[in-house]
Amino acid sequence: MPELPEVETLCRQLQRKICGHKILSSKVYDDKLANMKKIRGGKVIAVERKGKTIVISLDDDSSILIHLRMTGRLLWQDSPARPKHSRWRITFNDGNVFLVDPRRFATVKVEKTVTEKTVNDLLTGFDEKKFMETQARRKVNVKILLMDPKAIAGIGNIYACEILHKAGISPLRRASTLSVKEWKTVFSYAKRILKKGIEKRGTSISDWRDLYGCQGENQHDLKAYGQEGKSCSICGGTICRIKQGGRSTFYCPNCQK
DNA sequence: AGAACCGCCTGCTTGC
DNA sequence: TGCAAGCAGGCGGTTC
Repeated sequence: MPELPEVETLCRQLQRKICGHKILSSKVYDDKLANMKKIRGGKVIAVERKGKTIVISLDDDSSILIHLRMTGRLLWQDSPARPKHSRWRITFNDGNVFLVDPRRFATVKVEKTVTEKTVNDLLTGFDEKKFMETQARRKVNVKILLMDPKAIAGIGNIYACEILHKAGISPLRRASTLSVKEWKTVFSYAKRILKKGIEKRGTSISDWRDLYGCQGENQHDLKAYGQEGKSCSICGGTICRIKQGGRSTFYCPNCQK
């Protein structure tokens, strides 16, 4: 599923591919996205990421906001032929961008362009002081907090598991029990792991692909997520799987305290 | 107010 | 082999 590194990968590819190009048409295949029929030929002036949202800014002072949720993908095709599970298409002079999304969770909307960065994005504008004041004392499990987009934008299940594993912190700890030093460790590893995910062009668990249909490489480097029953790369213990908030958490009970 | 839970969806895996 | 049930989960909304 697309998380911060996957969305960043798409944004970089889109920036190169469609920036400066005019939208020629918009075709909606899924009635849930009917509001996108109204798109008219603006020119793309920037493609940026805010958390996990893809922001395509147009020269008419509006922005297209795309959130891929679980199974959404963006696919470039020279041909306008509709791929399986595609829900929406925008056409440029040299090709098309399709929103492909089997489970139809992805959302798209058009809004007036906003310039200020109000998103708590770890890599582009994280307010650590504010986080420590408003989030760090919460009683929810630390893993739930890492996945809360109002607390930190961009971290999903896979990277939350990886970050806590590397930091040696149990996902079951309540956020309020972490020391300042432990938070520093979490932030440090979080940035490092997310940057590595971007370098590897994302984690191709299930059906993630980049704009050109290529897999990422990060799935080969996962140390916790999906590693149930395997030995821990840090201590040799056994990675186990539990449920938190209805989702799978993978961690090593031996070295994550 | 904050924590926990629900609903949206459908392809894939599992079990009989 | 075929079918049904179970599972996957980001995040906004609702309930406790």
